Amino acid sequence: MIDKTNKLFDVFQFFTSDNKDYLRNLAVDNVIFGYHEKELKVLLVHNPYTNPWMLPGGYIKKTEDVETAASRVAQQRTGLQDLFLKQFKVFSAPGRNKDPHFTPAVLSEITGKTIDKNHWLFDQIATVGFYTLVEFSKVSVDGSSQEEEVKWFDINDLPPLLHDHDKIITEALKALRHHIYHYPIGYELLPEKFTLPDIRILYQTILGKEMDDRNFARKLTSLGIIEKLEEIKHTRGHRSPYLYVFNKEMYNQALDQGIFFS
Amino acid sequence: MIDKTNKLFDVFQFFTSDNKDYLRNLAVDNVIFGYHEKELKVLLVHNPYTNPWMLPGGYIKKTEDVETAASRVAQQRTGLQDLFLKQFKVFSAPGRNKDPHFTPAVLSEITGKTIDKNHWLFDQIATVGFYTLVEFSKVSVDGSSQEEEVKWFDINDLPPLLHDHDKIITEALKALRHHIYHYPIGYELLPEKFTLPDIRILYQTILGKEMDDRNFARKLTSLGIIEKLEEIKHTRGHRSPYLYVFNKEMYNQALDQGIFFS
DNA sequence: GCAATAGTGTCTGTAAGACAGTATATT
DNA sequence: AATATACTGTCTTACAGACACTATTGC
Repeated sequence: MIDKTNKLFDVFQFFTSDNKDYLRNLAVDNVIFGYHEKELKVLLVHNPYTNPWMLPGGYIKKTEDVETAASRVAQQRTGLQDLFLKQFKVFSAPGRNKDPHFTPAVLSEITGKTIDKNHWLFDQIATVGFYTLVEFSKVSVDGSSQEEEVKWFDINDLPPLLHDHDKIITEALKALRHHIYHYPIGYELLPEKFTLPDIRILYQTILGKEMDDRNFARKLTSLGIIEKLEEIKHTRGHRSPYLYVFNKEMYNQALDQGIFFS
Repeated sequence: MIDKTNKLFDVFQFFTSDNKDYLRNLAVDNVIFGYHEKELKVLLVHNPYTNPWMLPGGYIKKTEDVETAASRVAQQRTGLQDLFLKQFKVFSAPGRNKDPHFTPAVLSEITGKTIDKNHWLFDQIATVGFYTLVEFSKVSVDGSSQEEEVKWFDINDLPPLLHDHDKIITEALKALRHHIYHYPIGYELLPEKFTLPDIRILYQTILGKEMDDRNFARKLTSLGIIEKLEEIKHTRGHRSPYLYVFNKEMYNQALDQGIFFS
């Protein structure tokens, strides 16, 4: 017997509404990549009363476009504002949002209401996939004040995921890697001042391969998108590296025109 | 007074159905590019009883994904089969499918039925944009047997278009140009045997700029994606060009790995 | 001195970009 | 001969890719 006084019931208050202000068969899901300690992370959310982890996502109001919905959802769930969210693919395989553990019968029992088997919640839903890159330290992962837990996972060590969210993450990573080969990255992921090893390891982490440090530095400096400072970041036990900053003008120009990274 | 015996009425038989087998707030639109006489064309359709030309598009069944829907729509409207349709963007601006000439009142008058102002037809609809490239000669543009007229338009000489279809075409062209810089094209657009000027002018037409004939030939042959035949295509008034074919293996490899065209 | 990491210079091969002259066909 | 288009070769320069040694810091 399910306890109707728990918070799950509140969640389903929304589910059992008619949802008429939202697009019916379309949603958004955000793959939020963060970089930390030489590892590429993905931000996932977890409703403490249901099982699989999932991407931060949600429905789209009829008065907003999908980009706005993706931003809104990201902010609601993670507190992140003004993200550069990039649309990369629509996921629409028939039955992609079917879940054998979540049926009209189960919902009826939980809510005590009669649930139509054609209820919108069990209808086919396509989702627009977005990805973004964030500086890890900007995100305060503190889900305790909300009904949902929010947590970073290593890209290579993901938990079981809801529906086809594993596939969405795989495709997002593919799109991100395509992006990195043709446009500069790092501005959203690194602190204002960073070292050459910092940015090189970031590239290596995302691309999943080693890069020659000399050729890498030459490439970025000759494009003019990073500039060396006279400052040094003090480390211990070995030589301390110089600090660099992005030249935003050249960086934006490279974003516009595209570059070629091999 | 509107004549209810005309074919427009048949079209609206569909519109006034409940449409329950289709996703409610999502559709697909195809930008079908064709190449002919050094001009880049776009295939548009026209319902003879309503005014603006529009992209071939349609609704998505709940039992199919968006790619299948786009293929189905392309085949229904144009007879084209097995197209490589590439998803490039979702268009979802609020009100994008509003049309001041097409309202519940107008529809009521035409059909003689009472039309709810919340009818799905007037609801917000997002659309997934696809583009494709086809060999012009493969398409028989013969709309006389159908209720809709189908016609090629020069990319630089488009008629007024329905909703935001002009924007969809602009974005499709942008996506196509991005594609051509990173992957080979031509296989779907040129006849089996073609000349060097043929393929160079195709590139020039899509990119909208001149390219050096010597460097262009060197690039494609050194990549191994085209091969010279001993045959000659006989022309008049000047030297006749050699014929070339694609090396499909190298072509596919270039599609997989990506190339760089400057 | 040793360990650990940062930083820099050079060579070589390849490919891009610029460019001009010869070949073929028609009138 | 004149015209129109096709075809090809060379030079220069820039960049990618490979590679090895020196510098700094702490122990």
